[in-house]
Amino acid sequence: MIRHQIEKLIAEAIRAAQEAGEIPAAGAPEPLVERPQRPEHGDYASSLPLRLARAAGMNPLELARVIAGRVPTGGAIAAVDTAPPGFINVRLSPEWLASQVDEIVQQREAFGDVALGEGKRLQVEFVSANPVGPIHVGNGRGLALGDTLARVLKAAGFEIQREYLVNDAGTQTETFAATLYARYQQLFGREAEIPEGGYPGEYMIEIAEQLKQDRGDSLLRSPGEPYPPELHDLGVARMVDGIKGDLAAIGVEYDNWFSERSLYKDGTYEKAMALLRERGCIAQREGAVWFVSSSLGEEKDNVLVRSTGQPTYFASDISYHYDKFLLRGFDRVVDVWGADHQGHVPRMKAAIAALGVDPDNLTIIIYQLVTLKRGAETVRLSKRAGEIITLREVIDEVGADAVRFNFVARAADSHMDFDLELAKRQSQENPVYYVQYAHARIAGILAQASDRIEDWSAGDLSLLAHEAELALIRKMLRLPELVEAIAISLEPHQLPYYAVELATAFHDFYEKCRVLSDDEALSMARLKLVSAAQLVLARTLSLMGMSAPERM
RNA sequence: GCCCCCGUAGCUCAACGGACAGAGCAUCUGCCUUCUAAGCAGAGGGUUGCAGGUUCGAGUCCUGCCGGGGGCACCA
Repeated sequence: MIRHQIEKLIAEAIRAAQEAGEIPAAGAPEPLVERPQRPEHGDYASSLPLRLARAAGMNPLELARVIAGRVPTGGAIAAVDTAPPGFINVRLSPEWLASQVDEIVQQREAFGDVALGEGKRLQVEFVSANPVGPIHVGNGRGLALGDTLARVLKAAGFEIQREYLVNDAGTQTETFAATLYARYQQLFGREAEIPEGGYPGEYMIEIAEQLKQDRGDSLLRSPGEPYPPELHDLGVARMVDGIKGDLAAIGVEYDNWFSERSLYKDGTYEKAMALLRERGCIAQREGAVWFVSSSLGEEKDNVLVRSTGQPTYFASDISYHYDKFLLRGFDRVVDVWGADHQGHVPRMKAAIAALGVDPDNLTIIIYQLVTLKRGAETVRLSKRAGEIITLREVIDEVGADAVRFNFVARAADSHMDFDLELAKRQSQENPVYYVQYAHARIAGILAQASDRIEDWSAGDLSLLAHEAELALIRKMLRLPELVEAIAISLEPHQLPYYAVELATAFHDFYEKCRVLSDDEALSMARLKLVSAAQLVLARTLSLMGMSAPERM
């Protein structure tokens, strides 16, 4: 990656200048180079002299000149300049830029990949909504974040597993089952009330009807008796199928569906608790079992097992992470949680550490909750209250690509408003179409070209010298840098912004440079360029899980 | 009360401690006999919530205040 090469050259220039005694020895802070906002500042810039000036006891501009003078030009680098108050500006050579089109065309779908993960096994767990209702709009954010992260991390060289934790062991699915049983009984003409805190949604009736179809009245018990355990399991299985369908509608596929209950069945829970006990992190008090996180710097202790003998969600989650790290041996785990779980983060980290796992190997991404609006009115989301706005409904209205684009475009810690009316109204004016249109336009050009020119692989790239052509190439070359940056920061919202910039660069080129013309040599060079642009657009879209249409 | 997050253009949001704070939507003005006008060119629109501080340099870091969201259970 050219960026790394430039960083290396600057680091070497500093070292050489220090050895020559031109500047005093001092450590160089990272990062070495950045992308300047203004094109006149070159392709890469370094503000290192400004930060080094004090320690070196030198004028920053003078320092910049000394360092810049030791960076060799030629090849990829056309010029290394300095600018007040102490910047070093590096400019890439147009010839080199043009030649990179071949690199992209050769790498094809692999362009954008970077070797960062080194095949380390990394799990991304996201959504994991309780299987008591369909996926709603609010979950869309975690979904877009998690899936996009998984895609980017894979491109960055990690071995990725997407996991969904099915909470099938808690009180929520019991209430769910009780509700389902009530609906089921109603289908046989029995008087049955939905329990307190149950789920009044229509979908429960549908599941009950399916059960009746498949099982007839075999799940019915004498009046007053509780529902059979089988009904719980069948209901949850149905719900999980429904959730899988919701997720498929937006193009998300998990590698693993992990049953919370399996932790209790196969002894994982016991093993995790035994390990905590061994480490002296457990106390018995007031009839309950506590995790003594206060001794680990936490504000207070937390209950693991209630006085009723029921383990808490916290205990369950500890054994779940015990399973991830110690049993399945993931090198890193990324959990994507909504802000309503934010308070759970420090104690989870403490618990991980108590299990002997480096807490840095667990990254918990907290995304702020989505405020759903219908115009000026705020819509309250609740599975228990009447109104649920399902993700499916929004996808049907706005389209899966636009939904994904909108959710992933917001930084996780920004509080976002999702206006249903606006989303529908803007679905035709959505930036996602702007990006896809660029891809479709290229497909149109390539289709026409194939009538006239059979093979443009011999196109002479040195003919690409127009500003718009070079600007497009510059944008394309940023993709690997972006993949690397996102794999480190875990902030995928950069991707949609990049996609728009890339499309802008193409549309601008399209206005200024005609691809198919009488000049056959130039046509061939430009066909190569747009083929490359199409590859990069498609890759960018695919990193966000969006389609790249050939025609619009 | 304590903890976490946010406050940037009319709206929705970007901005790796760096150079003149940027996009989309909305508003206004132009551009289709030539590869897709779902496009392009241009205009207006900002005291980055307020007040201090650190720094060569602050939307970004620190302190206080104001406003909003979330959390502080033997819920998940």
